[in-house]
Amino acid sequence: MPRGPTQRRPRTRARLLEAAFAVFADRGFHGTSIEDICNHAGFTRGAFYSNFTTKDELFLALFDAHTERVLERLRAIDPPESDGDVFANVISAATQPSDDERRWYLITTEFTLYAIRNPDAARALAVHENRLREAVAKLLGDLCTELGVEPSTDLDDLARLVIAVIEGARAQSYVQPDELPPGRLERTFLPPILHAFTRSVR
Amino acid sequence: MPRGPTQRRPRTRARLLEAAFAVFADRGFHGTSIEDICNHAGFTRGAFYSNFTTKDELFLALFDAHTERVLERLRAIDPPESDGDVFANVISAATQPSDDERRWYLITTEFTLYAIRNPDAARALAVHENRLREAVAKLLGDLCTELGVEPSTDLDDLARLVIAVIEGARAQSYVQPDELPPGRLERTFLPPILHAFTRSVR
DNA sequence: TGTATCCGATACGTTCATGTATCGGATACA
DNA sequence: TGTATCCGATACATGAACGTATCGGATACA
Repeated sequence: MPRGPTQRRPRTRARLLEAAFAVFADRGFHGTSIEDICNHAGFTRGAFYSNFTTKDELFLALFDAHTERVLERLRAIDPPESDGDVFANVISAATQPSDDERRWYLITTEFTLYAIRNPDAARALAVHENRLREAVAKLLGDLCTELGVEPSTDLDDLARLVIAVIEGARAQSYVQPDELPPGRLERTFLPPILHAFTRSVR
Repeated sequence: MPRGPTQRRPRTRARLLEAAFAVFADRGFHGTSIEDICNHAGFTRGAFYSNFTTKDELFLALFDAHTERVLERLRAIDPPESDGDVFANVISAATQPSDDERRWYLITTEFTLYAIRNPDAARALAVHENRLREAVAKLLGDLCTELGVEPSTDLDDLARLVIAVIEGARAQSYVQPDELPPGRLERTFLPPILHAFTRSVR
């Protein structure tokens, strides 16, 4: 009579994922061995092979969990009815630097490289990216409505631009944090850019 | 009586660098073994250890050579006195997609990740990035002069923005080449952005 | 052409990561 | 509480990559 998974199983799985997050961020995907992950989680490799078949699979699972959380957070942002520049406020909130962000930047960028080289991974990543971009586009649309303006360009493209600026700026900030504090470029340029690509509804 | 390096030495060094470029682009830095590089170059590992002490050193040398070439190419661009949108023309020329660009994107992005984790590499990368940005800023300045306008914001920051957009757009293009052909986002947005951040000299 | 030097090839030994097979304590359920 | 199942720990075998020490053909120069 089969008995199914026990309660500790999902917990060790979660601990392995947490550990993988930390170690991948520290040493990179190829730079970390399965044993590194297990050590950091307080397990031996037996635990890993009991829960995953390959390091790639774990990486995928980790990335999946992350994008879900990012999406939730993004969709939770309400267009504020506050005073001041609504674009600037949201951009400012979305680019608050944090150590967690930094680590995720390292991991997702590595995943991007991995995907560019691997068609299967590219398809998976594309799905996530599209959902993310859709959420950004929706948010931008809502902000426009709030401001009483309309985008003068394709909203999807505008979302692509915003994402490109944020990612590109991060790369520069993380290499030269002193010369370009994380978030500065985005906060300087994104609000005026967004204003430049919208016009008031007549 | 010491006799100094022979003529073949620089050639094998060059062949090793070429091979490293190809193989790094294919499998990534950590993903390629020293032997992979040597095989691809038609040598054994003996040749490698005779010319470099570590894979990192070779990586550095490769990256150095690349940025020198990029700088040359960038500085060779003259502000054209042609008709039409000067910004658009230069952006269009600078974002011509090529397989070589793609490979370099993979390698420099990986180097960026490496640098974010490694202070020494970060300093080295910062030097290259600064020189590159300086060249971009100078080019932008020249284009402004040609157009009879002046930047309404710090030229260095504007160069950072341009670089961020280009890099960020590439990431998206290489993951989804069908949905976002390489160069499209840059050509759509960079010219109007540059116009938005300049004003005619009165 | 002779010969000292250079430099890539070869042949080790070592370390590290991997995957599997098996063990034994923990866990769920009667 | 007894016991069948689960699951992480342990032990082992294998292969890959590394670094070094040494060899011998190529190369430069008299």
